[in-house]
Amino acid sequence: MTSPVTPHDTLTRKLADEGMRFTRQREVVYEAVLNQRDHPTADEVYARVRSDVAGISLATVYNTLETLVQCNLVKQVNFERESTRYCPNLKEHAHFYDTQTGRIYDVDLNNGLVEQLRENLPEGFEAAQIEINYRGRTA
Amino acid sequence: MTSPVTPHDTLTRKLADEGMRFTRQREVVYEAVLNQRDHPTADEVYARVRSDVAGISLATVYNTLETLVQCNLVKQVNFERESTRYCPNLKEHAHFYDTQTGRIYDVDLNNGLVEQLRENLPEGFEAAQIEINYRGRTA
DNA sequence: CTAGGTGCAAAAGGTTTGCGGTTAA
DNA sequence: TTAACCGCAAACCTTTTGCACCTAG
Repeated sequence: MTSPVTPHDTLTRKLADEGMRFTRQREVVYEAVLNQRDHPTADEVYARVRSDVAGISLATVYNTLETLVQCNLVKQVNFERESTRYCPNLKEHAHFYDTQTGRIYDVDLNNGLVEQLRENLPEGFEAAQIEINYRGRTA
Repeated sequence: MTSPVTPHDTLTRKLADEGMRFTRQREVVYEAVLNQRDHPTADEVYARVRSDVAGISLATVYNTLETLVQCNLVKQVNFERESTRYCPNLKEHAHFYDTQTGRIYDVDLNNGLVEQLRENLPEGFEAAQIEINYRGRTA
């Protein structure tokens, strides 16, 4: 039987791919985003990991999150000019911002929707990424 | 024959609707966004209007742009955490960010696309706005 | 051993605000 | 006349950076 691929393994491998080292800080920050998939800000991640790594600094959290983005382990999510949030969902998906609570939800995209959006572009425009952000309220 | 509705008229009326005054600063800032529809930042607007209103301040430009947003004369456009840009196109449309030049283009939306995006939402999610941002390059 | 990573504090950018003087209505 | 507005400078908030020390490989 094959053993499951742990976040630890994934992290180590992706870091190595980029010629970067495995550190405790990176492990803990990655898990903070991965375990609670609630799109935390850097500040929120900082609050979560302070108990795990005594003395970790906010700057390190910012730098580490940036590292995880480079390694394609998390993605940045921005709404207006609010603090950047971090999302470990790597599938193509949209975000829904609940204007009542400030919470952000992942929204799967129906078949063909992304293709239709791409076809919507005029001649000569080639989109590498398409970002879809809903804002509204939940029942 | 009816005379055309000038930006001046529109501005005066929309300001009055909100109980706000017409001022030279507001007129000039509005025209700076309206005439060159290139999604300027506050800084860029500031650069444009300094020759029109001697002594206008950057803070006033920021405050004025915020006023125009409240009056529904322009909309804010954000890409990542770059400076907020201002768009006088009030029709529902998407934005294309050219990663080569940093320029932003308005993109009209095909019939039914917005409806499909709205239908894509799960039960209980009610979107007030849907934002579509393309990033890529132009031929 | 040593290139890369971390913590700290300071700096950088973008935007907002408090206040005294000015102005549209 | 007077509430709203403006210019200025200082404050604010998020994020980045320089540097001395530390550590994974």
